[in-house]
Amino acid sequence: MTPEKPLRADARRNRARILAAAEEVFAEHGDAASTEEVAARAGVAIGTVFRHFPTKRDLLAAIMKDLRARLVDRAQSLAAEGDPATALFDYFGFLVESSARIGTVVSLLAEEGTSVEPGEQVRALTDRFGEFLEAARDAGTVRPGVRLDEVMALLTATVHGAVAGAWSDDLRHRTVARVLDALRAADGPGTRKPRGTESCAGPSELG
Amino acid sequence: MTPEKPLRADARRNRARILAAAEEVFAEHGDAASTEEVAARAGVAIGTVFRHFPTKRDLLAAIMKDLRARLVDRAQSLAAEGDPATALFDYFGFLVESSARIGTVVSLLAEEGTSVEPGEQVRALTDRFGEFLEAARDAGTVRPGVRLDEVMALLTATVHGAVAGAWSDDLRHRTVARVLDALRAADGPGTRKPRGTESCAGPSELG
DNA sequence: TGAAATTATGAGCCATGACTCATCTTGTCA
DNA sequence: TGACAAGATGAGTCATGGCTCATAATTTCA
Repeated sequence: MTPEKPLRADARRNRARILAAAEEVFAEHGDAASTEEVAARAGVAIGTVFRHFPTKRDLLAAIMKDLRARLVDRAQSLAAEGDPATALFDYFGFLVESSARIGTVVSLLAEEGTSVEPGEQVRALTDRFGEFLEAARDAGTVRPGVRLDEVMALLTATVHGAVAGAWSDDLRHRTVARVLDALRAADGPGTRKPRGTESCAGPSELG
Repeated sequence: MTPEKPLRADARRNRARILAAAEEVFAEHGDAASTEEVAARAGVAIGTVFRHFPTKRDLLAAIMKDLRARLVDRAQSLAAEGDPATALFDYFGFLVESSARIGTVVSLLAEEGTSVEPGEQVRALTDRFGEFLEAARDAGTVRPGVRLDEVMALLTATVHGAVAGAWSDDLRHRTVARVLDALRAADGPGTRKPRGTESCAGPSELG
């Protein structure tokens, strides 16, 4: 799978610079970013960019792969260390926050027809959510009847909304809280009463 | 405000054709659509398009104005004829459905920095939602504490999600239902029990 | 019906941006 | 250290797409 001969020192350095620059530039301008600007910001000639990534699509694919790897990593550590009852909600929130920081690129994260095919990494991400969802079901922290595709759809929506709309931090937090309320059991995490009390409609006052 | 001399017959006809074609083409390709394709689909030369709309931006602005006018109209009729207690939810659903049908254009509906400034029409839309929200509060159908900016944020998110993700009709309906659950009071519209029963966490099974 | 004005046409102009290639530079390794 | 291969460079090619303008076609109205 990786029988690639080691790169020369400068090549390795340049490749890293290009990836870093590309992540910035694509975050700012999305798909519309120009390869030339990536080269400029990396302090490299255009030809160098194309030597490492034969196509703009390839470059995009590379940074998306990195990005997704980082997101999946976080899921791992949440699965290992976090509270299974709240992992679903924690991870959801984490992804939205990351997206807001990363910007326009995310609009390509889950897309199908466009530039980059999601492939196995997105499947991995979905699988993780599946596990978190099951754990949350066991803990009774999600509403009964919530399906995985709904969770993913809500995630897609929130992420896109956060990127497209220019929400303040505060509004973003409140919106995520609302969305999670839609998933959360009435006495789940975020509301105080232990169980079976009358207050099942109160606002969850986060943010 | 409208002291414009009447257009020649063919000019009026062409203008209409161009608008119709543009709506189609932009719905398919979004901002990336080319003026040439619009012209072709309208059965008109490129020059004609540019005579009517000096800039691609202008063309986009024109169809967005039409679009928004239609959406606001619907709000009017809901305000006039619909049930004030559910108008908020009905209108929310209507907008998402329209967007899904209209496609990529909507990604520009609420955007600020980009191509078209929203202007007063978006304000009108927000105002409508404000009224619906108040009515729903009076009727006790929304959770206490729900703010207008949250409603608009959830709307933006859902619309963008519906356009970006390739959701099935079914998934879209379920997702909208979930989002509305986040806004709905526990015994609001969509759940059956009249009031004060123990079942405040059941899925609202729409779709 | 026959000017005169309005509108339509579409071959180009120009800017942008993805991508190539002949040439020069630099890392590597004996 | 010297020679060779891997890599870097950037001017140039090509395609696309917004937009113009000289010319031709229509509409209008007296």
